Amino acid sequence: MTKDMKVKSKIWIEVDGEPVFGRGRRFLLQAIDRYGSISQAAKEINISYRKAWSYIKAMEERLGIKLVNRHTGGRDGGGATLTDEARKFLRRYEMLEEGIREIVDERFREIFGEGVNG
Amino acid sequence: MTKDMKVKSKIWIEVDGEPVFGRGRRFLLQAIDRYGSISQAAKEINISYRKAWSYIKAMEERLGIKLVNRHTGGRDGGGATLTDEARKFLRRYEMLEEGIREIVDERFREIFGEGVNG
DNA sequence: TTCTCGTTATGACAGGATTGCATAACGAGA
DNA sequence: TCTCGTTATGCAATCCTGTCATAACGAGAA
Repeated sequence: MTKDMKVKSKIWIEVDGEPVFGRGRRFLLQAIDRYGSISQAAKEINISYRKAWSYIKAMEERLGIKLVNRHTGGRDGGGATLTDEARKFLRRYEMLEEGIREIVDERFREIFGEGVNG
Repeated sequence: MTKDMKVKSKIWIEVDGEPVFGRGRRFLLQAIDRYGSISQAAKEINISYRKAWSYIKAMEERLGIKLVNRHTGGRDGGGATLTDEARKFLRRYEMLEEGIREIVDERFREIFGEGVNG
């Protein structure tokens, strides 16, 4: 019998054994860049503001670099933008991720292509 | 400043969107093969018997194949051995995993080799 | 000056998932 | 019949994760 098997892959970056950056955080930073707001970005990628905030805090602490410039108050309530360091980091991470999934998928098809019992 | 960053990668197999097999379960099956006992295997890889048992149950249910032959009782209390299907599956998974990590590590070194700010 | 508004910033709590403890069942050999 | 180490499983406790509520903020409008 052949089940509907799929291979999944994931890469992330750790500092001192603690996860610091992965696909989710990448989406978050990208969304902040687009919207200029943590709150809007969180809504966009379907996580709570609380969680987005925790992510950013942890990333900045562990990487030791400032990723997001925030300001509160003002007519529009405030906002947030990416620092240059964040953009640079993001670009590199995108390069790292690129292609990995394709490699994994291809390998999986080669080996498990015919199902569990093939 | 250069932090001690590491890239981590993980691959696993899903059936119907539920995780079925990954590195931990691979270690478990390999240990069962070595020791002829779920209990010993669990001890070896530092998980509780309870957890090992849950893993096996879930794997068998989701993959739809029997992975472990168990027998209870007897002078030595019982034991467990891998089925041929389990060995075959294991071999394939090892092939799948092999090399992936190297590819990821190499890519990481190329891109982040000089540290966060490099 | 005072008020408004949407955002950032956190603490507190709830619900779910995970882990681990306790205990039963088992059966070959002494 | 008794022992022993293993498989098997319910259940309680613990740990995470996500959610809710609420404060602080400050530029511009009134």
